[in-house]
Order: sequence, then structure tokens, then C-alpha cells
Amino acid sequence: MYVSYLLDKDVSMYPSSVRHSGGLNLAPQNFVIPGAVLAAAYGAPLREDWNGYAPGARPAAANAVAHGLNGGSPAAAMGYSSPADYHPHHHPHHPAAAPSCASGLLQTLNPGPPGPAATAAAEQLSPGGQRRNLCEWMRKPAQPSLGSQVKTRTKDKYRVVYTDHQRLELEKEFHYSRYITIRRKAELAATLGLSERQVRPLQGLWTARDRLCEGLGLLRSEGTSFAGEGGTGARAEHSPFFLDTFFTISFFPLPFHVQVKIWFQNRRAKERKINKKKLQQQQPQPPPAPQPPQPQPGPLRSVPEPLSPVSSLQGSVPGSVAGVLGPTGGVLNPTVTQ
DNA sequence: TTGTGTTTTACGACCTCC
DNA sequence: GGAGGTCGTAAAACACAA
Repeated sequence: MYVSYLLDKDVSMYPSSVRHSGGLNLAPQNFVIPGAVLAAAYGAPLREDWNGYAPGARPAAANAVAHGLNGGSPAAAMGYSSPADYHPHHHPHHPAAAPSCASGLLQTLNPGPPGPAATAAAEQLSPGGQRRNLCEWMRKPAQPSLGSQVKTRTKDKYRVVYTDHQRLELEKEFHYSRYITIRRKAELAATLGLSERQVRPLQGLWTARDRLCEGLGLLRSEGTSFAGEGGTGARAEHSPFFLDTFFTISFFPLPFHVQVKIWFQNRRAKERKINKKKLQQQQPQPPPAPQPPQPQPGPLRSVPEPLSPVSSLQGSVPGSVAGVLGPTGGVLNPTVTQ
């Protein structure tokens, strides 16, 4: 139900997620979705086809689910039910586990280090405790959804701000080595609670879920209210929770280490950028000489582009692998990562 | 408070390697 | 073909001056 609660809250942030509201009270542990129904709902391959959907729409709800699980209160953030085959870290569904906005979402939207959830949530108001009101997005008025079925990835991208603790640990790891093994990535992801339970809700799958709702006659009605911002499970008897749960935990998980991988990619890019800046500062460009008039017309000579300065990184980065740089600057043989 | 510049996540495109 | 690399970029989050 908490999943459903979040998913429905999500409408305001991702208005194009056309969903039906409706009342149905089904026990989550009893749901069975026939493959034919699923096929009808999708009309397309399941996991293999994710990239085909307008990607990137990451409803905050699922994000909250994902990171909330990491924030030290997994069971409270998401009441998993029967699909225990999804992930070994599932927690049994419990109706009373739905957190309030003030406490639960605080944790869900501010992933913190493992440990006492309550204190961690308070401490992990990252960065610098200047985070916006975590319930703010819930109050945003819904946007018109017509015509917005097709979205670009970036348009709807939802960015999670890592906590200071997460950044610190990642920086420490980066300082130790610019390239880490996949095992270490997974360890970091688990330790920092980054991507272990991250979900990847895509627009097409939400639509598929709604079609499945329709196919099963699970139409929702509008007007379901919440218990204030507390969200303490007031939706329990109004939402087809089992479908939300099913779609969320069965189809959206990302690999464990993806966020760590991306963070390291971005961190390396940042370092390259810094090094490039330093290089430019060390070699100040002489003031351009006054250009004499160019009398000679004719075809312009093409000046070959200088080689990418990325190679300078090899010598400047302690602990980096001795990879061979490819034409695009990519490390062709980053054996460490394997 | 607001405008603006910078930093931080996230991902597409394209690459090489296995 | 999949994984992971760089590069470029979008957009959110943040910092800060006016």
C-alpha cells in the first residue's frame, strides 16, 4: 500500500502517468497475474523492451521506494509482498509499515548510510541541510497529461541528491582508485544504499500497468484522499496495491552497482575537467597577435584538432589503471573493472 | 526574493573488449 | 551481445550576488 501511495502521489510529479483511480480491496498476498494478462497488457517484450520506452521518467515514488529502502528503513519504506523472487533483500509486506511523510519519506528521499534510521535521516539532510521540503513535490499541481505520453528522457529525469555521507565514501573510494572492480561497486552500492534496490519505472510500464488494471477490471475512482501528509496507509482499501507492487518490484530493479558506476564515470569526468583547467592555467595563451589583413583568398586550410588531453590523466592519477586510451579517450583496457 | 552561474546526477551515443 | 569506458548534455540542486 505504501507503494501504491507513492505511486499515486507520483501523479503530481509525473503528470503524464495516466492512471486510473479506483477502489478495490485485494489482498496483496493473493495476487496472481496470468502470463496472458501480462502479455495483453504489454503487447511487447517485458524487460528486453525497456529501452524502447520513452526512458527516464522516474517517478519520484519509485525513486523514493528505491532510496527509501536504502535509508535504513527498508521494510518501512516499502511493504513487499509475495513476489519474493524479485530480490533477496525483500522485506515482508506489512500494512503498518507505511511511514509518514515527515519520517518515512524523509528517509526514503534522503538515502543515508546504513544504521539507525531515525538518526540517520536527521543527519542526512544532504547537502548541508538545505534540502527542500521533502513533501513539496506532493503539493505540486498536476500537469495536463494529454499529449505528453511521449517524453524525452531528460525531460522527466528525476535526480537524487546523494547524502554527504554517500559522497564522502565515494570520494574516499575514488581517491583510493579511479577505477574499481564490479565487486567493489556492488559493495559500495550495498554499503551506501545507492542502487541495490533502485527501481527503474518507465512510462511505458506504468501505462502497461494501467492497462493491466483495466484488463482486470481494476478501475480506480478518483477522489481517494490521504491521511494528510502522513500517508499512513489511508489508501489501503482504495488501491490495487498488488499491481503496483508487482510492477514495481518485479520489473524495475536495476543492477546493483549502476549508480556507483555512473558516479565514478562522472567523477572521472570531473577530474578530467579540472585537470584540463589546470593545464590551461599553466599554459596561459599568449594574447592574440594583431591579425594582419588576409589578402589571400582561397580554400581554408583545415587545422587538425589537437589530441585529446585525456591522456595526461594517465600519469596524473595515482592508482589509476594502466589502461590504453581509445580514440574517444575511453580506457580500452580497464582491467581493474573486471 | 530573484536571477544567474556552477555543480551534481543521469543517460544517450558511440567506442572497445571479451 | 553485453559490460563498461568516454564524451556531451539535460535538468535538478545548489550557491551567491544584487
